[in-house]
Amino acid sequence: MSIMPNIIHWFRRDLRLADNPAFTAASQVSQGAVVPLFILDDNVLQSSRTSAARVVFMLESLRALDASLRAHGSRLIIRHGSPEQCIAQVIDETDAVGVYWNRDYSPFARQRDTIIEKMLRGRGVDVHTHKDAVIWEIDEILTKNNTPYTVYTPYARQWRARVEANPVLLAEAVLPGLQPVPDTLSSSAIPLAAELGFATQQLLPSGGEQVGLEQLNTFVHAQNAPGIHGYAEQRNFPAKPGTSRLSPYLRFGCIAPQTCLRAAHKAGFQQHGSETWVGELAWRDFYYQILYHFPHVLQRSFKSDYDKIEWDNNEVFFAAWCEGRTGYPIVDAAMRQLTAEAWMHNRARMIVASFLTKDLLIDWRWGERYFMQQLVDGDHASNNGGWQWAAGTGTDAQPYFRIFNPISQSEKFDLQGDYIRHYVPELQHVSASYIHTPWNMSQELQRQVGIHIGRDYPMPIVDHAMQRQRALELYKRARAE
DNA sequence: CCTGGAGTTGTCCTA
DNA sequence: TTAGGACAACTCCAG
Repeated sequence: MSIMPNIIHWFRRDLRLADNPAFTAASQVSQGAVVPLFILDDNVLQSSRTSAARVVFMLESLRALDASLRAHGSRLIIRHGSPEQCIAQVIDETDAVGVYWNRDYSPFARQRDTIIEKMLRGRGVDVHTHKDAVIWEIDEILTKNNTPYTVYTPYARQWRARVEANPVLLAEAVLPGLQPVPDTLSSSAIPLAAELGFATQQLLPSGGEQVGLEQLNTFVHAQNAPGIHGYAEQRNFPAKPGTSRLSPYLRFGCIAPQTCLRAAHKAGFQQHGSETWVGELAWRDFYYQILYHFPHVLQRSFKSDYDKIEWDNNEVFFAAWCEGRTGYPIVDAAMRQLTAEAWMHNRARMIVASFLTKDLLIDWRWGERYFMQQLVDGDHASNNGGWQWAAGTGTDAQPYFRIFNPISQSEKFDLQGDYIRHYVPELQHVSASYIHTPWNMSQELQRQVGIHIGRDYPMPIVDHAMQRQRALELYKRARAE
């Protein structure tokens, strides 16, 4: 037992040292050691919405975090079990007088944290929580009537105004030195994903703070890629490296949104690309506050009218969508990218979400769940927001008649078909003129390019024009009821 | 309380 | 070939 009072920092979705408000505060306040604690929670690991990719990425990020802590003379303490019991044990073992963490806004996390906070206060242990995962928190951006915004544009105006009025936000946090945790304190080894029952062959990004920061740096100072300055123009083309690819790092807090904002500020907020990219940070915050204030969105439509849509929910079609065999090349390319990389380009996410809901007439919640089970960056708030937007059931709903045409989208955003050919090798030799609609090739042409549509690659499983009409009717009926 | 402008990322038909 | 209007009406939000 140490003599000086120890403090626990509970790492959750903030797997980094830099710009970590709760960890920095704990380090500054503590007169003893800061005990860096991470808990492997079976409730999370065994959820039906967990993806193997996220587990792999998270474990890698934990290894990186442990290495960084060791470089500072400390180490990461890992426990496996219920957070409540694990924290209580570590307090017993360290005589800790306080616990620090960064806030998490999902319903599950809030419930968990409330219970733990009560338990700690009951034991006379101080609890300090900090804002970290967002730029502006739940109650910081409200309308004139003190109600949460439910439309993005006015929200974003307010969000930006506050960023410009509060340059302090952009100051870099300085991490003080760390005292070693007591030698006697035990820690589980960071397991391999396989030991937790997760396996994947996917090509995943490397986890960790250092990789995340390097990637941010590359994006902001891009030489051979569009980077932040080309973001506005390039981000919609899935074959191009036009996006930052930072989503998994933000998801696990390997980098902080504050760090991103500072980088964008250095690149110049007035720059079009930078401005557009910062808007994506505002979208993150927007959907976190939507989920916080309207937690029912995880179960139902934001707009209750649309709970009445009578979906087809055809399971054969759903399987074809998941596996990338719908016969629409852009949809199949995107779904196969998801399978191969546990990640999908944002434009492609919109296209496949529109296709699932408006062409296959399948409940958006099926797609939402599948995305969570696959994505390396899967986040309840953003994923739900994106799906409800695409389905037209959510905040800022697009007009219900605005239905993506998978062929037009393909021609517009993958004109040469490079994205399609990369993920759908059957179509390798199909020219740009037929890559979006390979079923239009004559038998003769199919022979020439070595493919038989209907055998080597499916015919379209639905007719877009027909399904579009049906979707319009279904939505109209739900509204009328 | 009323008023008016506006609403992430589209598509299709017609002239 | 291309440009423009229709596609609905509703709710949100600020003044």
